[in-house]
Amino acid sequence: MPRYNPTEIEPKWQIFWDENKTFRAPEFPQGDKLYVLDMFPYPSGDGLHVGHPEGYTATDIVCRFERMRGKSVLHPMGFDAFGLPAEEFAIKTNTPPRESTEKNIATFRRQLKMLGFSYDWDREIATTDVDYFRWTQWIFLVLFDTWFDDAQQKGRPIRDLPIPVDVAQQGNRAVQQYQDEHRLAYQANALVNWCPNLGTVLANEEVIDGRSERGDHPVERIPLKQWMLRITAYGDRLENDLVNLDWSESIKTMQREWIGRSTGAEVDFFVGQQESLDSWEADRLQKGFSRKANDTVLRIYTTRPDTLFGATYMVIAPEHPLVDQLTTADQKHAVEEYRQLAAAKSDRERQEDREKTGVFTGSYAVNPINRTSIPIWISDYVLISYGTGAIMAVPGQDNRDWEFAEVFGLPIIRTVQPPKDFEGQAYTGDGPAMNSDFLDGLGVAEAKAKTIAWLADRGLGQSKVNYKLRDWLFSRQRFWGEPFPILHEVDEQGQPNGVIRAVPESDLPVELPFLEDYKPHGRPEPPLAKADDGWHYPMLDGQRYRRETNTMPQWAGSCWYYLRFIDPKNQTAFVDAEKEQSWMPVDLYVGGAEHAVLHLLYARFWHKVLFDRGYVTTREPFQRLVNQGMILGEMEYSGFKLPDGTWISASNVTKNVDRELVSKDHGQPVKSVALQETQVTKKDEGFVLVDHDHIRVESRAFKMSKSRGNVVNPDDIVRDYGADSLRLYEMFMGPLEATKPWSMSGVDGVKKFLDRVWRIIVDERAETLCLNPSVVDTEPTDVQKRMLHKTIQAVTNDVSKMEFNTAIARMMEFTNFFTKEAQRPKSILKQFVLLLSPYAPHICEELWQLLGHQDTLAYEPWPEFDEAFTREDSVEIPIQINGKLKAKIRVASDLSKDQLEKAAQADEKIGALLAGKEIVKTIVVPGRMVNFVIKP
RNA sequence: GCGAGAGUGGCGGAAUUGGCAGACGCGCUAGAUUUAGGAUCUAGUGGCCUUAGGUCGUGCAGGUUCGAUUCCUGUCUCUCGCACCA
Repeated sequence: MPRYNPTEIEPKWQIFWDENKTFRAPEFPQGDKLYVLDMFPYPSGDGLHVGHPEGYTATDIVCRFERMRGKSVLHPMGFDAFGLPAEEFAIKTNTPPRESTEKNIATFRRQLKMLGFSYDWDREIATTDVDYFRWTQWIFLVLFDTWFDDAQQKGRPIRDLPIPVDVAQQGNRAVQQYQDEHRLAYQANALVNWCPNLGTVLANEEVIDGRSERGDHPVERIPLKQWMLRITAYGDRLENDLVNLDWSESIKTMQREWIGRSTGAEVDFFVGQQESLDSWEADRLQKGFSRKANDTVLRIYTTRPDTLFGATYMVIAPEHPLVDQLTTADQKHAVEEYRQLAAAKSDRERQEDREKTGVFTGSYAVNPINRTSIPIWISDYVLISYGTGAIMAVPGQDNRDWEFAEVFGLPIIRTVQPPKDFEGQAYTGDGPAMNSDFLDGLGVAEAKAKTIAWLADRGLGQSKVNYKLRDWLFSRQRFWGEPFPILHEVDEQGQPNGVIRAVPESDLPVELPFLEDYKPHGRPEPPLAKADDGWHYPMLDGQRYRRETNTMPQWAGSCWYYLRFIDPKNQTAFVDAEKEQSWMPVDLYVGGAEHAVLHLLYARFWHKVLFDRGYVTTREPFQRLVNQGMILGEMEYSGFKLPDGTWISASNVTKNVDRELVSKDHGQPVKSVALQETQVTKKDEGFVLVDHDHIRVESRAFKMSKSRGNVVNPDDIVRDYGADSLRLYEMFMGPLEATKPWSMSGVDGVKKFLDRVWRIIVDERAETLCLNPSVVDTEPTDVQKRMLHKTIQAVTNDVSKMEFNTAIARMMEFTNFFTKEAQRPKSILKQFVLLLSPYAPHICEELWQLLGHQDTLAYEPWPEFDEAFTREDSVEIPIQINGKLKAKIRVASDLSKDQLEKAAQADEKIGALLAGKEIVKTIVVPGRMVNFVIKP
């Protein structure tokens, strides 16, 4: 079998690596450590997607490369197996989730092994392993046991939480309640995103445009008591610590925007009885700004306290607690109607409907800065979940307020002087203050500071930081997740009395109960509530409890898996402290950009809590992050036809509101027709039909999807081309971070490259596997040596920069060169096999063996290049006249400036062109080029 | 609308302290070899002009420079993210 046959050699080496535990990582690093992590996959029922091996191959190349350079490499893999996708698949296939999950994991494991990744499989974990989620529950208890000390900006044990005297006086129960309110894991009755189709609530981050990110189902807002994690407490640190991370700016920006820190002020507007205004002001002057707003004030948040003189009305959200109190009898009907309308609107409808609507409450608030009385309105453009759910409206300096004011004819006062040529409506830029009494003339920044100081002096306001980031809704009403290690104390009747406690550490894990029926039923009671009483109502210390029946969201397990990989079998701790210290942080983390906010923010948050509590030693978990780009389906050409069968140009096709294709001019329905490459041709800037060259067609690649039928299955590629070809192709397609279309003929191309590599070493015509007769034990020629050293140099540089596509191109050049060489020195080929091995490990192990080695090449030293050998003795120099290329000369590469200029002038053609002309200037860059500037 | 990134042959892409545009691969053309080949090897392959040669050419329009894919200004298109966050 002298032909290159991946189906034979690939399994052979996979078994070899497995049996010899070639890629087992040491318990502790020896010498320099490198922790390289892939985002572990959700083992869905569809198996591996070609997108997975993209990032996985990239990290595998880095790992194999660094091992050969002597680093201790930790490169683990596992499965994120809890959560909706796994559970939905279980329901669809009517199997218990654990069973279907294990089956899916087996498929994924087989597929990953088939691709020859150098994982330490002894460290494999699944988030669904009881032995794993035991520690997920343990970390939850750490969160439960922690409060955030604002002064120290640090999470601390709950026992250290200072209890205010008035609370302490009310007894134990009150103290406990006070503590519960301050824990990082707490229960809250809040408006949540309830998705009836999925049968669970969702985090804000999981809702896109009012629909579930997974499955695209409608989401409603209903009030429910839910577990929340106080991620907002860490907002500043999550933002500030981004600075020192080697992440792309775009991901950092996305996180910053998601956190959405803004600075401004909280201001209280008096809404009590007019006659008590004086006494209220006197009280505030004496006692200062109150910790909580009572019902005599409307507390607002603004980022523009400088515009306070321009506040002409107030707006509160329809869900604001003071709505009833502020609504006068006259307005009651209208307000009630508006509230119901707003409540009935889904988030999606609210977002689509941007026309400002609202209702006057009938009452007025007093502007603290000038005692003006201004009307209070209700509108859904103010969100209850941000700030205080109430705003002061300053139409002169805010576009939204301007629009509202125009609709309802409310007054507009400019308090910032717009520039002379300003033609817009609200002016939001900088400028001198006007109509603002003691602020007049000040710039925005100064005016802000002065206003805040003025308010603070009188106890009417204070500076305040707000975040778009909301606390993390952490409970789900599904079966397939980690149970909460929480117990609710119950009374004689079995009803919870509001007292909660943690399951003792020694009683962990809390396992999932067996349930006959675990399917969601469209109501918010979790399925775990159907468990038998033995699970549901445990006794502890003589007290009867009801177990928490919510489960944790899918993100929980992935928040800390990188720590467990360091010490996956530890039975006494989530990770051994010493091991954690020697392997952390993750040096390189590669995964899809779809996790830019959710997973990466959540994991960072947990990590910081563990850091504060002394369980980990690094501030951040992932030092360097690289996002692989998406792989699209093959390029497709589409033409468009009207109902009567006539073609129309792609430029004349658009989508209507229902997302259907219609013609731009008459709105007729349009059908998209898939075209063959032979039916289209290039014309001007795009493609047209061959038969009708005035009809433009669309050419683009689409995201792979089952419905489009353009999904590429890695199993098929490995069967037809081999794993090495798949790996190589995915790296050769283009830059790792770019979005790029799949091309089957491209896979064919890299397969041919491997065929050539095989043939320069193996004798294809022999009966048995033996070296090609041209492979000889001779001293390489200078040219051959230069080829090798230049290749080593280029490949080494490229892999450090993770520019794998160009590294492969260089190795192709090497192969093309040696295909033509009649004598191929063995020493050179050995070095080349080592260079290629991180990319195509199976074929290289096979060739390495054939070249006379017994053991794996995985720990062979990485080839070194000698700068001296990479230099060419002669070089081709372009000669320009007035910047236009006129001739090329070949000269010694070390020619001096003067010599090069003389050589250029000596060239026959250049001499002729320069004859009789006046040379104004000559630019000579030794080793690069010569340019003569002459008078025309 | 706001923010980020990207526009280079028929296609994927290469080239940056500014210095030969199109490396490498696909596709295509021709030749060799083969019973045959969708195998292999060799050569060619940006457009236009009639060849030698010339000329244009990195989304578009300008600018800086001896020289611009690279720097600057404006503009268009696409992709991604955010989207009433006061």
